[in-house]
Amino acid sequence: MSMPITFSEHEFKDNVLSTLNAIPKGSLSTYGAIAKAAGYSGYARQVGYILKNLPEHSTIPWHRVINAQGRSSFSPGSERHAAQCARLISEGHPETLGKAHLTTVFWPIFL
DNA sequence: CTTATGACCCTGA
DNA sequence: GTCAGGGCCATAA
Repeated sequence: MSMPITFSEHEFKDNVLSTLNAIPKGSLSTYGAIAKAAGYSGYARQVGYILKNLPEHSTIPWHRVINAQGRSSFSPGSERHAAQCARLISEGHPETLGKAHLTTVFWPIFL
């Protein structure tokens, strides 16, 4: 039921960013889920590409996006990894996330 | 055109 | 639970 998606770079970026902005505080999502919710199933890597290139003063809640394994995609010990963990903790998440926790605060909702 | 790279994901061992 | 392999797809060189 799936076929190659045709879209403009601008449109893709717009939809992904608005989807990211919709993640409620206290919730978490994954790269693949964001891509799918924005209408681009299978484009997890491109969501990562967009997040990587966010402007310095962006208001996008990038820290609420983790990988499907329930962990930060940054290298443990790196500065960005620490920053993301700190933000998540300040929003009420446990230090050790993991898949189990992810399913309880996941966005969008499972069906 | 071909290769390499990456804030990914799924499956199986 | 962890780890490797293959699949994935846009960008950069």
